Amino acid sequence: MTLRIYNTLKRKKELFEPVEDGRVSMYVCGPTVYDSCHIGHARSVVTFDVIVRYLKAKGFDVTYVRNFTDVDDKIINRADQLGIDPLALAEKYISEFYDDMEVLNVEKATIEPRATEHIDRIIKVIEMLIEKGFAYRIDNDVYYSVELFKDYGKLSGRRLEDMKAGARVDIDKRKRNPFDFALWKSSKPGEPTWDSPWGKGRPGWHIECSAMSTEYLGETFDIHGGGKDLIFPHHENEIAQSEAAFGKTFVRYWIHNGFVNINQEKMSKSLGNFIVLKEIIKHYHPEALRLFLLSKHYRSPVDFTDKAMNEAVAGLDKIYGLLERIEKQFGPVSGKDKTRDTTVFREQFCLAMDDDFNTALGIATLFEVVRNMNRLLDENKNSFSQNAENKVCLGRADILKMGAVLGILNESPEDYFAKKRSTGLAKKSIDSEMIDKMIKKRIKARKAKNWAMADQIRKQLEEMNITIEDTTEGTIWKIKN
RNA sequence: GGCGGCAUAGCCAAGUGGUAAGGCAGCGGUCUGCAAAACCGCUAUUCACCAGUUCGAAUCUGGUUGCCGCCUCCA
Repeated sequence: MTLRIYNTLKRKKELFEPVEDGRVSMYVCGPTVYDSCHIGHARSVVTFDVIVRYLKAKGFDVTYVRNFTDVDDKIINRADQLGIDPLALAEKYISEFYDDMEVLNVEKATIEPRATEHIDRIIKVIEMLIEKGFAYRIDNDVYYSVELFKDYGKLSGRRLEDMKAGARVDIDKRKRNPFDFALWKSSKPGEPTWDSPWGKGRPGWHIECSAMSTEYLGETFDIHGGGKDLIFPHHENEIAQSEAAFGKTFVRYWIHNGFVNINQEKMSKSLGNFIVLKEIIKHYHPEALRLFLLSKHYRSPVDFTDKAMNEAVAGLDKIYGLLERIEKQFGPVSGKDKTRDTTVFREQFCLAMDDDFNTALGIATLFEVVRNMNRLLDENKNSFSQNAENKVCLGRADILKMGAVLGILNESPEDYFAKKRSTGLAKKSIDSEMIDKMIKKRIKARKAKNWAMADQIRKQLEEMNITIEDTTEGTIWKIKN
């Protein structure tokens, strides 16, 4: 099975061939830690989480590096406003980031380096750039000279001449070219600072990624990812720095995820429509968010709306509903199930994922299996042949394998529905004991064939957003939404 | 001004040369005391529009229209 990846650098899908057989080295730009994670971060993080999970599922030995930018203008400004230490601010948001990732069921990266812990390496790379003539010093700052890097613009597909025309960049007369960017910035009093050959200062934004990625992954590595917005200037500058410093191809495959819109509007601070991850999680199950994000291709824009999220919830309910049905019939997943040869996973899901991580198509496969298993359960209501049981358990194994790559279906069906019930009740401040009482009363009424009373109780529950299901094993209730 | 993307059913969304996946919603049916859940069936002769290439196009080419993103910190 061959994996094809859309490479931003080539603007087309390419066969994926890692530098080293069986191993993948991958770097993704992590957050600048000056504020809480929003849904845009969530999309990026989930996209690359799934990519890593899939690469591992394919048997690759993956080294995944995701950094923290923990010193930067934005951090310093925010800390200034709050009157606290910039590094303490960074620390706070790093810890918040970890909390968010845990909730989102995002696996930890192999290495999670911070800029402030790699100042020596950063200085070393800057020195190399100065030595090779790509960087120049102005007072106590160091700049990169974009005109000297002949391939400048190859990732973003723009030329320096074109950009000059409509450029809205600040004119710093000291710079040789307006697009020259800072490698090292001298620090003002009170800012975080490190000693360097150019005096006290701190690294520019782009250099840390060149320094840290190559330190852990080598001077040429396989995959570099991030949001589309990073293509220019950040990733363009990373290429310029790294290829100038090391004289080698920096990255073989560039992967960029699309944006999240909110109700068809670009999410931005000026519009005030930022949605913080914590807020979403209050209303929706994290797995519903993942399912929503992954139901569209990672490169396309995706529109976050309550309607779309409710559809994702409905889909997730459907899958967990089936898992619950299977568990009631055949018990929880056994060790034997885990070693089953899951052909649908292997032949359909992986085929979809091999085509530039087409999760939307993969999810379609998942739902097909769900429907097929529900049908089998319906058809064999009374007596299950060994063959039918095998098929259903195989189907479940397929579903769970797909879920594992997508990072969903991580809970037991009981827990999933129990959690859903309790948060649903809490939202409306309803007491579950009262519901149990009403249901008991209704069961009695039904036994007495007092349908009028039974239906009235059901109607009352309906008004409380609770749905009754009279199954062969008894009456159960669910929160509608 | 420069660069790039997108347009598929009521909605969301896959599909990049071989005759339209999947989800949500809706309608009809099976099941049920009635429901719910689940399943079955129906819902795009057609993929923004026009022209072209081809035995064959949603898919390729040219043009038109509309929407969006980037070029400034941004996932």
